[in-house]
Amino acid sequence: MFGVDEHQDCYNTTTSSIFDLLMFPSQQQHQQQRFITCSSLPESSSILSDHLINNVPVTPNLSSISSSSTELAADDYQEDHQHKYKKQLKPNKKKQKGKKEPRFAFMTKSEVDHLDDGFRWRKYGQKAVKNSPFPRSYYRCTASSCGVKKRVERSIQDTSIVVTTYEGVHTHPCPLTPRGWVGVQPVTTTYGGRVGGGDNGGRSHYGDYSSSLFSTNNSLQEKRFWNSSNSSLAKDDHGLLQDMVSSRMRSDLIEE
DNA sequence: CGTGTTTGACCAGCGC
DNA sequence: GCGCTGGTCAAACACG
Repeated sequence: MFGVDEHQDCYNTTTSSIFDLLMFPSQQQHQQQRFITCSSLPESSSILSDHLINNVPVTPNLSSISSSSTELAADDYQEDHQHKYKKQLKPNKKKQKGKKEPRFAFMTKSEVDHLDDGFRWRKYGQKAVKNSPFPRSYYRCTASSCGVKKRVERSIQDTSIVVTTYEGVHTHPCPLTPRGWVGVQPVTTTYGGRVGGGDNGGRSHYGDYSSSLFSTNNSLQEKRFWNSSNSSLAKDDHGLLQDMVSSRMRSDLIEE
């Protein structure tokens, strides 16, 4: 259990949807659909968790991994989000239980916590994770109309693995990668120790990182995994994903 | 000055 | 009901 096993929606290893969804929303309506489908699984199936951990090696180029996304649940989400984000202190800070945003997680072998995905993220919180020496950071997309969130935490089993969980979908094009970012940026991450205490229960916050637009990977060798109880992603699938990603990127370059 | 981070506090859900 | 925990807020702060 890498700490992300609770609420992620299901994804098929073969869908390749993650990258598609993240990278080419406008061109991937059908993929969006799939996404929606995933996210709209019956609430009753509370265990929607087949986590998405792809075994795709991440080259720096892949930093565009999550460019813009769909408009899908955005309506719902935005409404909900904007509601509480702006000054709704007392009443119901939390999201309605019934409303689940499309969510997926992936694990990345990386030294940096905050993997670049082409979007601008604003950190809005950080928490110590139970049974883990590493904090979990919370980010929101800085686009005003976009309520996408993501959580970043390190696996306690393999501290070289960063677990990133996206929640929601971007309702705007990627600000930095109109058609897919293929550049590389150096990392600015600093990994600090514990710097602060939290509130009750020993939950504490850490100052650990710098999130910025392109704080991606020094680690040339990031790896994405499928995490889930059956963490075995067929090799074919791995290859498929890799191919898919690389071909995507190629076509993207061409488009540029 | 605008943008993003830090961090203590608050709130709600959940399990016992 | 209570305590624990995850998620979020927002003021203060840092930085370019």
